[in-house]
Amino acid sequence: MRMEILTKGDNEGVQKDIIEKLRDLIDYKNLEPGDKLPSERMLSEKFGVSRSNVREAIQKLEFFGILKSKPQSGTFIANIGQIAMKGMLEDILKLEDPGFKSLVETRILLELKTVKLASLRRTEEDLQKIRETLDAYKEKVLNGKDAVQEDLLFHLAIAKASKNSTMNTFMLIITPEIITNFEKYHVCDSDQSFMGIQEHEDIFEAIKKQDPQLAREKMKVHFKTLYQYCYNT
Amino acid sequence: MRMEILTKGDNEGVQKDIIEKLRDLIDYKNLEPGDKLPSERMLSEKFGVSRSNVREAIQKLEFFGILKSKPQSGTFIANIGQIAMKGMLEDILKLEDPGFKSLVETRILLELKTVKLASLRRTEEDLQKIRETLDAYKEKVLNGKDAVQEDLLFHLAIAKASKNSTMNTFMLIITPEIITNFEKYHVCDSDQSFMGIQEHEDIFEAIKKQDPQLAREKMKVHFKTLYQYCYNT
DNA sequence: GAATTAAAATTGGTTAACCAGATTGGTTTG
DNA sequence: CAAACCAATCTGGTTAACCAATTTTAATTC
Repeated sequence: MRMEILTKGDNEGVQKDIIEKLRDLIDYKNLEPGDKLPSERMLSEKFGVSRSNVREAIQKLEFFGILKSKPQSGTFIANIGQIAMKGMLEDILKLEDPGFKSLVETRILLELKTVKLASLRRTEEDLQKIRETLDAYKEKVLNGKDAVQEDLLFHLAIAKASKNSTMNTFMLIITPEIITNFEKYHVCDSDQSFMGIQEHEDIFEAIKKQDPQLAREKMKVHFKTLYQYCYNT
Repeated sequence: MRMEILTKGDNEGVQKDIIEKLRDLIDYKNLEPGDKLPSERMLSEKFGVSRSNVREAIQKLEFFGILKSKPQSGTFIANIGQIAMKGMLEDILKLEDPGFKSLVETRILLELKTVKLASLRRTEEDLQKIRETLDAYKEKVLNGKDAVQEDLLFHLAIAKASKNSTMNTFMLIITPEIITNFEKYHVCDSDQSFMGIQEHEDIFEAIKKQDPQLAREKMKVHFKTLYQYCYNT
């Protein structure tokens, strides 16, 4: 499931229907956090869908922290408060698919932070890993080859060095969609990559020097070039 | 599944084992993006696990955009390039559970951005929704009640008004864990909430005036109070 | 009548059989 | 020889039966 599963689900709306019915049930029965939901069997019968579909919907709500399944016991509403739970349910149902702009905006935000954190927190091992991805990138570019993947691995290595697991996870979630869109819109073709080498080197040097402000500046420059290439063609 | 599923999986490591085996298989068979994976049945037999476990592992990798299942056809490696795919697989296997610090850091980063975007992009309807959550928050606080949930719904309403679906999704993902940790560490108990009212009002006014810089400043003030309360007790 | 224990029912998880649509290979047909 | 066709096969998805752990209920004991 790509990111779309957060909105569409596997079956193009079936999950959404089930979540809506679950919300109605919670409202109708006035279920509160900590309460037990009816069993999967009862829900599948009540909603007229398969038990697997019910399970998938429950898993999705578990992912968002609203439900919690206990083996051989039942599915419970998480202890996040009734109002928060209901508000979040509504928000989840209204989630839209992220467009390219949304992804790029978020990526830039995340990376301007991860590069600062990486400057402060990177170990020597992190630094070496980043260096390796940078060398792989350089080799590809100097041989005139496409290096979009190596580019992104460099950025992911920085995210990992930031020591912030949440941001690292989020970067991993959006990266494949970024790649897909880059290839779709032919961003990052060969010629601008030569500039990219120096930009990457600058970022690496700033992280090595443990200068967060400089690192952020260099990352900003890097994204500016990307942006220009992206929107001026 | 809470956020931990991104690292642990449902069965505390079974999924991780399967993903490692999938990685080895991809290496061994030298599978490239676009190639078809062996069928779920074959994989479950080859790995000595149930087909459901294989399906869950595949779903997880679909979520991260590395695989793509086509009904009645097969599971394929996404077109994100072989190097990116392999690098991401390694990163996913190494993901750690996010601690409280990681969550708060990410939340602040996201919200300082969403509040700026909301200032620029909010419709009248968005504004009204934000107002409603603020009023609900005020009422609770003025009655001396706990208002953590209403607080967070206010922030989620801003995220929604930012019109950035990715950031909105990420906010929804981290919110339940934030709530859980807040209650765990007794952050945000009643007395500081009175300050919170004015801070929320200030943020609301900035969004209403469509002044992104002011909105960001007021949000920063809001988080500073939170931080102080959080770490000085 | 209260505490203890055992058995019956209920639960999420697992397994295996089944389904409809897609794929494939060989055959037929022009 | 190529294109069209069809049936056998393979696919992810679905369904239903099954499992072991848990929870509830009822019986037993003091």
